[in-house]
Amino acid sequence: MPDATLRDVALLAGVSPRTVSNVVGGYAQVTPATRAKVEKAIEALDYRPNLLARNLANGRSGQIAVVVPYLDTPYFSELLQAIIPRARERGFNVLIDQTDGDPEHEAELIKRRARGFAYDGMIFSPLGLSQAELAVRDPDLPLIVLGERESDGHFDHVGIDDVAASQEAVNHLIALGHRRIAAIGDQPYRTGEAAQRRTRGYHLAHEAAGIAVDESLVIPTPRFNRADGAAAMAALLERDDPPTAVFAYSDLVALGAVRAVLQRGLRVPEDVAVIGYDDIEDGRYSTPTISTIAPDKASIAAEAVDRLLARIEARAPMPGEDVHSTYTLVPRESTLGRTAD
Amino acid sequence: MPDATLRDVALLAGVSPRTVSNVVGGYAQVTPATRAKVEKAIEALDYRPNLLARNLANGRSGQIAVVVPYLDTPYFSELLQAIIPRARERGFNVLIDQTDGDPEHEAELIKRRARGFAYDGMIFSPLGLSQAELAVRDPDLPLIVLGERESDGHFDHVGIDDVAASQEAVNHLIALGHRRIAAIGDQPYRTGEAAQRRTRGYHLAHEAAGIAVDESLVIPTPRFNRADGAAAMAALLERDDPPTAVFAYSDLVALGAVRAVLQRGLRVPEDVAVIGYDDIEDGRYSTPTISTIAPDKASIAAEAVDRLLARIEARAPMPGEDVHSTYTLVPRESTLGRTAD
DNA sequence: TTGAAAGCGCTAACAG
DNA sequence: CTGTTAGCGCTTTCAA
Repeated sequence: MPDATLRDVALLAGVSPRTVSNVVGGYAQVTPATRAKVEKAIEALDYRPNLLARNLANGRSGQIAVVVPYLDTPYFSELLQAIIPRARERGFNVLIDQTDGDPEHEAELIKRRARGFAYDGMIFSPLGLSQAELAVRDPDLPLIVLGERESDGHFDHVGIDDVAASQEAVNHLIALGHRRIAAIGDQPYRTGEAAQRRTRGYHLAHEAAGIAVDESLVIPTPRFNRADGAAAMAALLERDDPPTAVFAYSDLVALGAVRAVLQRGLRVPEDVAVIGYDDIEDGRYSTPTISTIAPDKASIAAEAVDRLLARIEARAPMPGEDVHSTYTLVPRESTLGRTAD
Repeated sequence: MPDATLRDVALLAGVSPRTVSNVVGGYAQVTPATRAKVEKAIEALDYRPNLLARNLANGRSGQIAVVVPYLDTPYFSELLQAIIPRARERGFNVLIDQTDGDPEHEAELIKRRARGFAYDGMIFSPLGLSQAELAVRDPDLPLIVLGERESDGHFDHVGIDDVAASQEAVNHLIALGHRRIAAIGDQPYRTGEAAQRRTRGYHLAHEAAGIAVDESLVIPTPRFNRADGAAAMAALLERDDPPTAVFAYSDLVALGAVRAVLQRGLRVPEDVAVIGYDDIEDGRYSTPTISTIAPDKASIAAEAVDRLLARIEARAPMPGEDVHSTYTLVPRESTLGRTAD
């Protein structure tokens, strides 16, 4: 037999559909007596509300989309791990999509509600998309942007202060006595600004310490992964004047760089010190453990979800804000060396 | 102004809603002339179909749910990375949920369509749920189960032959001359069977080689992560008769174990050889790289999605099958030692 | 507090 | 090939 509907329940309980709806949705006060009748009927018919119908009537899907460049990048999967329960607590399901950092795919997702109204709002972590391209988005789509770009006033932006954090990372290396410090992960030709902000912090730290930057130590990479980190590090070690320390733009890059150093028979941090970015779990268990900048992922997730739901509730455009999340510098073995543990 | 509806388009184009529906959904043949008229109207009104309404009329959501224990476990995020594009190619969005391996949460998800009809089917990777508990599931929910359990005839199961793969892993260690081989990751009290099957393979390999198993070398762990692997390995190294090799039930466990060995100043594989399971990216870039059992994730993802969609299309119960995916043994440095690379 | 009834926007059976 | 029309199952305005 087909699933029971709200109407069936009403018939059996001898009340109107309206009343059943009230009981199920908690939309209004119901006498305990009628409530009991209705609940008995629901039980008897094994009634389960049809979300599709409810959504249509409400004009809401009860879902939010979260779009990241790569799902299997630990930083993003750890962030998702925090976002999902937060959204569910508030009664929203999470749709996930990955773009592979493809600007076209990214633009498509925010432009025209590519998937129709399957989601009520979006948390979006762009990679390839420039600020300008972001502007093409559907103005009716409640949007939270993650990462290091600034809000254009129409969406909220949540992220840590990347320039300051990068500067702090490089300061850490300088404080340890390093003067030839490489930066791995620059992306001068990418429209995305994440990498460029880290490079900025790198320069600021040098300036503040009165150290001249050797621009040839700023190494671009196509992505932020282990392979790129390893390749860049290998190239640096080929040089006559290799750096004594490296600021890697992600922990994955750092792990790759460490791998390249060790593979050459050199030591970390004695020969080359390495600091990363993101504080992913891998970096806490690798050998050596990776010093890093640790964004507060839990608060980023909470802030992003809460702000998005507020926008959805409002059902109207709201002015966008830039929210700076907190972060901490976590020194570990890859810069400090093997300590007592 | 509110969004244009299909009716608005029909009015403007001077045709019936039926015709517009045909054009948009490609449900029937339409004269090029009328099609052009309709498309012009769509353009003029910036019409976008409302998926909520379409879903209600169709009785389908166009979404599938994928449920995994942990999103930030590389094995699962790598699998999801493969599942999402496959589903999207076929016109389905993917809803993701994580259970933290909590049996109650897992049971809830498959039992009563906890989320209503937000998804048309589910790919489910259970951890805490026993075969018996799996039986409580909603019989109307098209279901694909991932992992090492067997189908009860009502759902498809997709996964590699865990016993055989484990046996092969241990054989690899035996072939290298090891006789005292530990197993890290047993979960004798867990209702899930994944761990137990690996232990079974471990025993079979010993039997086949005529080696007696020292049961005290089979170490249970609460989860399959780095911390557990490190703790178990540390305990093994405390013993008077430590093993010369370890079969870790996941690459994360292996990475943790390696970390514990190196931290004690010992070497991998010279003092302790380690083989893992899952072939996650981390294991390809760690020092040393991790020998492992590599399930064919792409084919697991493809098989799971295709079978699920077939079940959804059928709109009726289908007999369940066990599908064995392929896997390969990948020897790396953690068992072979540093080779020329 | 509860009933009656009108949609939400789309699909599809049934003509024509 | 296209128009008419009746739902899909729920929410909600308006009355009672």
